[in-house]
Amino acid sequence: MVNLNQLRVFYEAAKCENFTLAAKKLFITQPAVTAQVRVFEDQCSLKLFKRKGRNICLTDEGRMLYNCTRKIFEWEREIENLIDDMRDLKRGILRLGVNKTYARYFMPFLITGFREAYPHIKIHLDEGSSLDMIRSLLDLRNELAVIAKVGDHPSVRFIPFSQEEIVLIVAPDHPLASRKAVSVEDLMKEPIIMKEAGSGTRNLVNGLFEPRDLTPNILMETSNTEFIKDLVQRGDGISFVVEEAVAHEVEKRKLVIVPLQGRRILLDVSIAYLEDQPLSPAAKAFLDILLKITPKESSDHGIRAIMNQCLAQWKGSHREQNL
Amino acid sequence: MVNLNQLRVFYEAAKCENFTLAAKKLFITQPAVTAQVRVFEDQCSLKLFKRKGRNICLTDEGRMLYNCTRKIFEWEREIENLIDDMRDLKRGILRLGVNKTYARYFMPFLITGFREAYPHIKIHLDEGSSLDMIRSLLDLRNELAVIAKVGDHPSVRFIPFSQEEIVLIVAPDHPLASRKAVSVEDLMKEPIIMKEAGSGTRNLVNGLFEPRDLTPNILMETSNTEFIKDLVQRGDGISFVVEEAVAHEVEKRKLVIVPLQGRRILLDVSIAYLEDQPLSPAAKAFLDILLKITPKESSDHGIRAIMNQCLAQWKGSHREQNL
DNA sequence: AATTTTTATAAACTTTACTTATGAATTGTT
DNA sequence: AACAATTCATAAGTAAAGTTTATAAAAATT
Repeated sequence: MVNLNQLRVFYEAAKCENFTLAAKKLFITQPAVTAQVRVFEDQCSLKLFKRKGRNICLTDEGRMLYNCTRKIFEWEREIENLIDDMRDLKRGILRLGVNKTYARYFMPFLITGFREAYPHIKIHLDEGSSLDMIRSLLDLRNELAVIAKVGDHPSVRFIPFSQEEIVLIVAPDHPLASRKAVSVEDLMKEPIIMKEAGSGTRNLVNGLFEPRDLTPNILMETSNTEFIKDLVQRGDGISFVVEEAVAHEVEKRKLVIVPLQGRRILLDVSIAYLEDQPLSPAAKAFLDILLKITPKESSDHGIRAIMNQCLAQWKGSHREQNL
Repeated sequence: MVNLNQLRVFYEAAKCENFTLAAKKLFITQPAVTAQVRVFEDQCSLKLFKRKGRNICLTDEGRMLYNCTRKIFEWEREIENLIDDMRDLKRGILRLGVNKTYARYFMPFLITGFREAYPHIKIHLDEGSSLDMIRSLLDLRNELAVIAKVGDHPSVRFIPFSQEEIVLIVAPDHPLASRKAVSVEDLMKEPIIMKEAGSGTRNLVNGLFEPRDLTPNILMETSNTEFIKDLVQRGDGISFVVEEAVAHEVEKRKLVIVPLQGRRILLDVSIAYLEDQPLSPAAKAFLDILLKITPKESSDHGIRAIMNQCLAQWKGSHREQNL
């Protein structure tokens, strides 16, 4: 095992072929160089320098060693660059877990801002149910998650981010489509297409039936919102989804939202991360961005409101950058 | 500037993903590993490890750094090998200066033994006059020289190696060819082909004329013994050369040696090296071989005797090696 | 010959790295 | 579920390594 401190002194001395100059470059005094080189030579049992008048020069052994040693310090430069880049967020990875609805409809928007600010950070976007994503945090597969808050967990910190409205959707020609409002009991005979267990939406919808000891007629369970929308459109059943996810279809009259009697279902979307685990620079940066755009007043703003609010801000900050 | 000691601890810890094991491999205690990693992380301003239960694992940053760091320690292995090889004479350079006659006629023989013992050492054989070779020692271009002793030099150590007889050669049909012996005065009318100034032979031949205030009739000066032999053979002149260099031609009666009246000219061949400059392992090894074959009694053995004496020894030592 | 430059040496000091002892958290075992 | 074993963390003291200051010696320059 080579003493790399001695090797560095040798390297610099060999490069300069002058101990005094090498000392200056290493920010130490000349006797320190002499001493380190001597100890190094002793440990190698090799003469590496020979005196030439009042100067020194490399022996054949010293020269061969120097040529090899240079590689080490070339790689040291690489390492220094890497460290600087990682610290300055010019290199790194952001491991983000999001539930599928968010991934599909809002993540592109949320990530745009991050990518603009830190274009060199690789983003690993992991999709799954809210429960899956919490598990991924605990397994250290992801550092941050943007998910529905499904029950507390001791070591996971949840920060409320937005509230999404869950709406009942039916086909335009469905008997319920024209109703001003429906009760939970009205839905018992309807075949329902459910989001998968573990998802925030499913949790809330379950909460609709359970208190009344009702068991909904579940036609199918899936995590794929696109698939749900298709089935409902074809009249195979009704479903509950995040409003924002069907905004387009509702506008085009392909799906109809039927209000629930007397209540709205709000999905609390939170930012989640491990309390005790320190965040990487990339995760910290992304969290900062999310916190900055989190609405201050706890009104029932959904992501659409946040998006609109941000679009102006983005433009502003974008200008600043170009100044 | 990265602290390479800390980097080594990080590297080993990252490789093991276990501080306790890394400590064992580094022959230090576990708290030392913890401490070094902590200091290193602080200096990078980066978290490199995350705790996972009672174990640790790398963060993304740590992993990126580890991948880069490995290169450094791969090169460290190279360096260790190089140092070992150089120490064990498996790699290295022998820089040897010899005068031309020696280079041409005896060096192949002297070097064979060395090459057998140290087949991986590169040999730089530098030819020139004895004076040139001494200069090459002082300039540190060569470490050892096998040359005629031409005057003392304060910092050069001369070790007598052999004595070569310098003989007067003439063409077989030359008037002097049949003489039992000739005096120096007999040579004054003959055109003489001289070895170049600075050579040991030239020095001795000069010493033949100078005490008597005679100026020889120099037809030509050259350092090339082959050329001298050709010219003498063709009857263009006479010359003085090392006996061994014309042994072949004399045997074939192409040249004739004419004894000098009352005296023999002996060229002291010495091994020379700088007194104060330490020798490289390769030079030391070669010197050892030369000293071993140097005749103990100061008789006038030439290189031929040494060669013959060695041939038996070589065979013996060669056997030993194969045992 | 005097001055400057450069490496070498020695002693004192400073910093760094390491050890010992112990604690806290977690996992596996009885 | 209690206990033992494993692993990292922390703190205080110690040892080793590296560095500085001061000075000498050798060689080159003026």
